[in-house]
Amino acid sequence: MFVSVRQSGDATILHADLDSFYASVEQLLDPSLRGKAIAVGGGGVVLAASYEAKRFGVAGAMPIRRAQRLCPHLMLVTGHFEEYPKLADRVMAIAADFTPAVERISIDEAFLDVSGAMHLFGPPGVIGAELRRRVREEVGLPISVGAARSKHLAKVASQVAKPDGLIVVEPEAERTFLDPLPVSLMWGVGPAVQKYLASLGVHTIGELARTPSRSVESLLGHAVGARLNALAVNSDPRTVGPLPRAVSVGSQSALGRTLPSPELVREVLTHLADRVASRLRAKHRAGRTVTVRVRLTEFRSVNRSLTLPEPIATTLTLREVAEQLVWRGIHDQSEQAGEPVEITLLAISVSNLVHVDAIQTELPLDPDDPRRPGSLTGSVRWAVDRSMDRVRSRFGRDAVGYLPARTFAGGIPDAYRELAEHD
DNA sequence: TCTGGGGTCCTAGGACCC
DNA sequence: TCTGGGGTCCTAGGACCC
Repeated sequence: MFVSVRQSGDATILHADLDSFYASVEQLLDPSLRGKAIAVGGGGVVLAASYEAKRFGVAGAMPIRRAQRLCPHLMLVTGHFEEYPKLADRVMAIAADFTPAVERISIDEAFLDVSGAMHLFGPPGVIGAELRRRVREEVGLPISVGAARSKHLAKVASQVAKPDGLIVVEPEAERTFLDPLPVSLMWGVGPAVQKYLASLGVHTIGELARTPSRSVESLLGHAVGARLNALAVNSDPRTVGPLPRAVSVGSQSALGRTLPSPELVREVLTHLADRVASRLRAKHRAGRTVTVRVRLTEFRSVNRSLTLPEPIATTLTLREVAEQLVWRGIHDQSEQAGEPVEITLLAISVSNLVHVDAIQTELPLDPDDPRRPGSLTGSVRWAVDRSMDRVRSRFGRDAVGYLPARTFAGGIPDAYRELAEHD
């Protein structure tokens, strides 16, 4: 009789990660940018920087002004955002040539389980090298690969391998590999956790492994503590498979600093609700929980959410619920501050998602009390939205829309963007 | 010279039910 | 009458990831 025992002793999990993806694509498309310090900008921040720019300290999510101070000869380029998914898809197709067990976790990175592919292609190190060679030759992009026994460790290895490298962590070498690395390389360790660990004198993964997990858990909570411990003792997940379906759909828009007027809030929310609701309908989904976020100055923010009795996916209903929630948040904050507050961003997100059939109509809601089913507006609105979706699929997104919706350029209303720039 | 847009997950308190 | 414990849902805030 055969007993199937999962081979967990080998470094058969690969993490493949395209290097500075957006920036590398720009250098691929425009050869004059190769070897230069470039950054792809968007909304005032750096979305991706080439390694030539990273050497000067330029990093993702950094305000462009600051990046330019660090690297005065930085070349700022506008992204070719239509090209990114196409090129990334070609890379993922190459990965799928090696194994069907590919778990794509973002546009530019994926896990591969190659345990079933070794009899065809050789050991993980050979597969990783061949994957890198093919991506470089067939697509023209640099990609780094890490291989190890677990997903987390493979991801750490690919980060260490960057730029344009390959690292295989054999099981017997795991501790030697991990111990000297900074804790910030671990998945889930951001600035806050890093700061807390530093206060305990913990800077490396080795030091973390020797720290009693109780003391870490008591301040960071069970989940973070357990996650850190899992890597320290090498017991984190090994299963590579498809990602679960999305649990929320949202959209946000930065506004610059502004005192919220009813007109502004309505216009922005109409635009956001339209984006969110049409994406929900395109996915044949609807959601019961509406969450709004109002960002204030100094990056503080307020969230307000409401769970409805039935899922919604119509633009106007979503906007009405969001509008009430946004004003609740703003009023709460103003009351607390004792004066009107300025806001810098509005966001809408819908969660608690369910699948809906294309023909199913939304439960009508009473606009005065969204928790209570009321008039016939719901089904009428659903029908209007479906027609709008059809018109847009034929004539384009701008062919038809709700008013009053603020016109956006690059995600930021022009007037407010100019205002922000003068600051 | 304050910072985009899309997400996931966790925690904690309160309400409510059994 | 008083009391305890467990589970689930909702809401708000926060950390983190790409």
